[in-house]
Amino acid sequence: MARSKDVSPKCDATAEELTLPDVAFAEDLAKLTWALAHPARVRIVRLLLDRTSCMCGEIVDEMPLAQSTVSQHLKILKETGLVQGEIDRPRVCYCINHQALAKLKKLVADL
Amino acid sequence: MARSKDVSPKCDATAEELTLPDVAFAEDLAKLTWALAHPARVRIVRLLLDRTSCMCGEIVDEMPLAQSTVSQHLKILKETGLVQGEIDRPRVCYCINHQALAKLKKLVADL
DNA sequence: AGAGTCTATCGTACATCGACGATACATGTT
DNA sequence: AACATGTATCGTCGATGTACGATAGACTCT
Repeated sequence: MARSKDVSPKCDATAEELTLPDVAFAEDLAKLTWALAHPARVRIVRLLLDRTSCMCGEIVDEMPLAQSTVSQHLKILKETGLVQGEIDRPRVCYCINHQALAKLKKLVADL
Repeated sequence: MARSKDVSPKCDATAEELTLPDVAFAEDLAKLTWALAHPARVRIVRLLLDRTSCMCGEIVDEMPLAQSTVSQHLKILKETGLVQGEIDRPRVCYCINHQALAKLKKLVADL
């Protein structure tokens, strides 16, 4: 307890970003770790890290999953902010959001 | 792809520990991150880190959850190896498995 | 022995995940 | 205009997660 809860008198806003309360920290970290809480999503992230960018179709080719399933996993990864999709119709070029990944790494490291 | 898959001719055993294939890496990381993929479990882990050890009852007191629910989360954390429970009947003293936590941190950092 | 304390497990109910095929949508090509 | 391509979404199904109350098990203490 009391890892920071006592130092934040709720002054204005942005306090949360400075001294993250336990609850907010937990929700943030849980959301990001949940994005990686499936082997398929971990593999997708690594794929994107290796290639720096990747078409959706290439990801599907590398995975033993249906296209719709991969698309669902990509949607989850997008919602958590870990990946971004540049639309280049009809293709979509996915890439890692390094900022979000860094945040995840920091949150885990700060455990 | 091919982050290590090509260098492991399946010589004997223990090869997995040296050059983790993508699939195994993904499953390992997914399992560990899944343990943290719920705010309640993140809070439990932080609680244990702050106190170095903790009775189950104390955890329940800190959380807005029923005792049985907390027990379930603790079971998950035990199954993934992140926490250990020393039985001191009828109480149980939970503590962090720092080795498992270090492994999680390394896997995330190596992303 | 009997009562009290602490934790785990059971049973249940609801929500969500994860997988798929089918289909819709947007764009480029013939 | 018709077609082909690449992706997202829908609908569905089974499996699993999350929550709770109730109950069982294992000690301690009186």
